Amino acid sequence: MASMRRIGSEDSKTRSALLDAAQALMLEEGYAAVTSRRVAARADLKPQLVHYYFRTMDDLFLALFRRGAERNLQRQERALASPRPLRALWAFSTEQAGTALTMEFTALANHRKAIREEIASYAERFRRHQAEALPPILENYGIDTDALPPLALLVLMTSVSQVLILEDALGVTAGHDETIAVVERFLSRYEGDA
Amino acid sequence: MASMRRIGSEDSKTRSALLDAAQALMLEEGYAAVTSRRVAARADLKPQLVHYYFRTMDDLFLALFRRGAERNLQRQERALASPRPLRALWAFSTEQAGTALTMEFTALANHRKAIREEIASYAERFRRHQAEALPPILENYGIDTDALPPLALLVLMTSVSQVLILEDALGVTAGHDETIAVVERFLSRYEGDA
DNA sequence: GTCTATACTTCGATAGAC
DNA sequence: GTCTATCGAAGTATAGAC
Repeated sequence: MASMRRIGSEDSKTRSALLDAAQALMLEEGYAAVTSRRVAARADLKPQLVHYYFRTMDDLFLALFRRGAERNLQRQERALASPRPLRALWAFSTEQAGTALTMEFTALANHRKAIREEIASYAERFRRHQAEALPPILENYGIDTDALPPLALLVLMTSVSQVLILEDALGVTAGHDETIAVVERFLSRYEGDA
Repeated sequence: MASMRRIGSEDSKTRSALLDAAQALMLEEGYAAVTSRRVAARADLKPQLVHYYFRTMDDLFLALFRRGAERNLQRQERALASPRPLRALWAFSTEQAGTALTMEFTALANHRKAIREEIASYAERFRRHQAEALPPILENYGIDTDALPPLALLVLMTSVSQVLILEDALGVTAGHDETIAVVERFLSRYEGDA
């Protein structure tokens, strides 16, 4: 027995504006700032519209996450297929906005079950995707995949980029230059200078 | 002119109970669940006591953060002074509870300025501390600190441990075993098997 | 198909009695 | 050191008018 409540269409311009507002708020002030009232105010709309288009706040978060996830998967595919895939992956994962949003969703997932499941399934899909494309690339570079398995390299790269971005946002930068230099040296060894 | 409002003493048992309750809530449901009413309910006390002891919620968060930070600094000092400092650091940074709390505070910092400043200054202190203790250790092991500067090693280790813990909490584990194996091999090389 | 009016809950914080 | 009483602001969500 589904609810009789009506819901706004997916291609509504108002709906997109609400998602844009929610994303901006999340980046600037964290997920807790994403409330129906504040999202609406940011988009110059009435708070009730949020519930018309998304019913609950969880639905809004899910819609926002999916919109970004789709784009990320496509961009990653392009990165892996590019002439210098390791550099492309590194550039992609050190982008401020995307990673900051991901971190915010991860924090949110800690206490919203519906969101946690969605993020987990996306993350597995994301990594499996990488895991399939990377082995031939590393072998082609002559990297010893026993000493450094493709998945380990991925976890290392994404870990470092995420923490660097996170700390940057806080204003903590000690050790960053040294770490980036180590990564750069590794990348240059196989794919030439930046 | 400071307010005339009274404030509870720092060594009060009630005050500690409130901090314990706040910490538990933060770990279980995220910082957004840490409200004066819920903290009090969890500690079986009246909500107004929160304001008596901490005045504002920001003050409560700061007190909670400082309590943990002090303990962390002391534990890190012991780890660095132990016979196998790298292993001790790794064990320390892969502990679930501490890292989860840190993540939650980092997310919180996004929209509470007072907290962001406190966390940033603590993080810098924490890393400077490590930066002073580590160089002689690495040189003693014969590690080439040009190829791998001490601070870079620290950023690498803490990045990996944080992301592993974070993903574990989400239920994402692809690549974790491979990554841990790489770290273990590195640690074993200089400080023997676990 | 789109928005308004409105109900109800929870929040942080204070004043003042005990 | 703790409790009663209470404010105003902000939160989610639904019913129904246009």
